[in-house]
Amino acid sequence: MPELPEVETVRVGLEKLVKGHTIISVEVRWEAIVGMSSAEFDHELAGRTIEKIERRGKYLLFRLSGGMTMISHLRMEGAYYTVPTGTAPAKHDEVTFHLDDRDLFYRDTRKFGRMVLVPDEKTMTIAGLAKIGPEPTDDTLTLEYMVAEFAKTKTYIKPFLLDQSHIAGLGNIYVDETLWQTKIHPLQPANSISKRKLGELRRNIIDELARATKHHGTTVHSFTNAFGQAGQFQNELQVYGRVNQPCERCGTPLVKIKVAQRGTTYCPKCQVLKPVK
DNA sequence: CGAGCCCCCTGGGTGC
DNA sequence: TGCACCCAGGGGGCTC
Repeated sequence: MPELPEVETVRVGLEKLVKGHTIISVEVRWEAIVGMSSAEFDHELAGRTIEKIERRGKYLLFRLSGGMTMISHLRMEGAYYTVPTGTAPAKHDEVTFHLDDRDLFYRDTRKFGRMVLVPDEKTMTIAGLAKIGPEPTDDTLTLEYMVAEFAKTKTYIKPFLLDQSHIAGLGNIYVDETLWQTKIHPLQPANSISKRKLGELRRNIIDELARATKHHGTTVHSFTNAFGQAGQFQNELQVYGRVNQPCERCGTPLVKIKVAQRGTTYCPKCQVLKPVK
């Protein structure tokens, strides 16, 4: 599932392949993805040039000529890839962007992904982006912010970190990984974590996402970046997908539970629930 | 207003 | 072999 490192990998690939190219026409075969008819979507986009592709959290921002932005969220399995002009779409290729020199396909097996068109200046007003938290980098995610933000609620740390309004870009995989690294139990209330521990968590989140991005992200299930460059970070994961396997720190078999409807893998010995004062 | 739950989807895996 | 069922899960939107 694309989280920040995977989306960034897609962004870099798109910049190489479609930046500077013009959209001739568009066909949509599953209209819920774009929220309008195929004809309307085509009408809005035909003739515009893709000036650059930016990213905020897990959102891709296609900056188009004429002051329009196409916001694209891949959700679970969305993927972009380019093919020679006129290539027939396969079963789950739901959107075709006919560009001036090739076609850009959007594939989405489970049809969860969404594309939204807005004037550039309205980009940060759409649901999801309006309340998005800081990017997990040294400059943008400060310890002072984390201390204040985490103190606001006793929500379990796991769903707290999955909520993009607190910190942008984390998903199920990297939350499990960074909680394991920091030795925090997934059910620990956010406001019960010490400043020292938050400092460690911050360091691990920033470093883990940077490291995963460097490896072109994690390839699980059907996700690939579709640019002939599958991510390699799945080989680096220490808890996700490793239920019943020994903890790499202490050897205890990893346990899997449900937290807020999400599969959650952790080490019952390293990640102990601390009493709340 | 925050927390919890449902829903959107399909393919892969499992049990009978 | 086939069928019914469950699970994977980001995030919008709903209810309480």
